[in-house]
Amino acid sequence: MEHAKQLRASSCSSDKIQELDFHIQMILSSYEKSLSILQWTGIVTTQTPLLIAPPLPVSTGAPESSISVDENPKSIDDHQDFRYVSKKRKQMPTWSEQVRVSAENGFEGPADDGYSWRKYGQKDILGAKHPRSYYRCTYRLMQNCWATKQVQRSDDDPALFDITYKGTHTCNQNFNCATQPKSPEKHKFKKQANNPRTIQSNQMLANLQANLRVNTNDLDKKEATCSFPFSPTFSGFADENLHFQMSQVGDNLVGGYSPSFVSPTTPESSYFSLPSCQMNGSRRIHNVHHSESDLPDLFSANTSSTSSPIIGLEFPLDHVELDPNFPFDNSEFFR
DNA sequence: CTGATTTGACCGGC
DNA sequence: GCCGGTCAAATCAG
Repeated sequence: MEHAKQLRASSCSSDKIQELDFHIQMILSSYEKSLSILQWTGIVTTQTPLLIAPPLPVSTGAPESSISVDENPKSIDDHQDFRYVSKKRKQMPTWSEQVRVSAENGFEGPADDGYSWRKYGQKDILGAKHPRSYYRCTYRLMQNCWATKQVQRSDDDPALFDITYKGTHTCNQNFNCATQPKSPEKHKFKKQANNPRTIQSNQMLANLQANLRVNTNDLDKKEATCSFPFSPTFSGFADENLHFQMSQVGDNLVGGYSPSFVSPTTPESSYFSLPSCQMNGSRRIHNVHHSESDLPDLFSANTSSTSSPIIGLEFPLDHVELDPNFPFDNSEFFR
């Protein structure tokens, strides 16, 4: 709408052609994203996934359960039937991490992973010394984000926490951040603003904004190139208070999968996912599994917008404010 | 007063 | 019937 308004306000002088073209492209891109969201909320496509990788957090507002491919897809109304949602949640992508916390820091639990969680239950687990805590996204109701996690202290090592994530965040953690109080969990551990990973992610975005330029100097000689500031190694992601280990899951490196990898405050930034990146200093992630039917639809949906002209780099990116919601949803962009 | 946590009850899968 | 996961009323905290 914003771009449409600007388009309407723009004059049609020849020097405005580029600006008009830019707004038109943005509008078209918005249409495509809207169509993608509609697909995710009930209409299933059967396109082949481009990547074997975790689902990318997106701000669709659609519950995770609707993303998964179902043999008999239900209508959107099914979200109102919680029991059915609960069933389908079994199909949510699930992965777990082991987080070690240094006792000298006085932390009573695993560090902030950048997301806002709300505890909704605790349960004594048979055979486990410590109870398991259940968390769901703070923005479940506001943004219909169905990500959950379970935290359980290890029996053998009290400083070790097993964290199981179910579902990916569809929320924008920046949403209403000015008025949204932080959860006590954050108060216990570390303010999100001071989270090194958050800072680094923001720096990465800043770097990207600073360095992501289209080299058009010798456009006639070669294809436009795009300088990319990311180092393939994200050792800086490890919180100094935490000792993370990285493992490989199956045949696929899972860098870019963990929510600790993506910008905590900007889930969309995972759109910059690097299919082959490595994380030397991140958490141990294991048991990555999700319903096999989840990914095809997800990626087909996500890549359905790859034809968006917005990535055509036909306009100067310098003029684009690269905020976390910038629709950089092109997995092929960084190939 | 508002939002988060606690905790017993409830539900569904096995 | 057991057990894990979730709900929701009561309680806590800022």
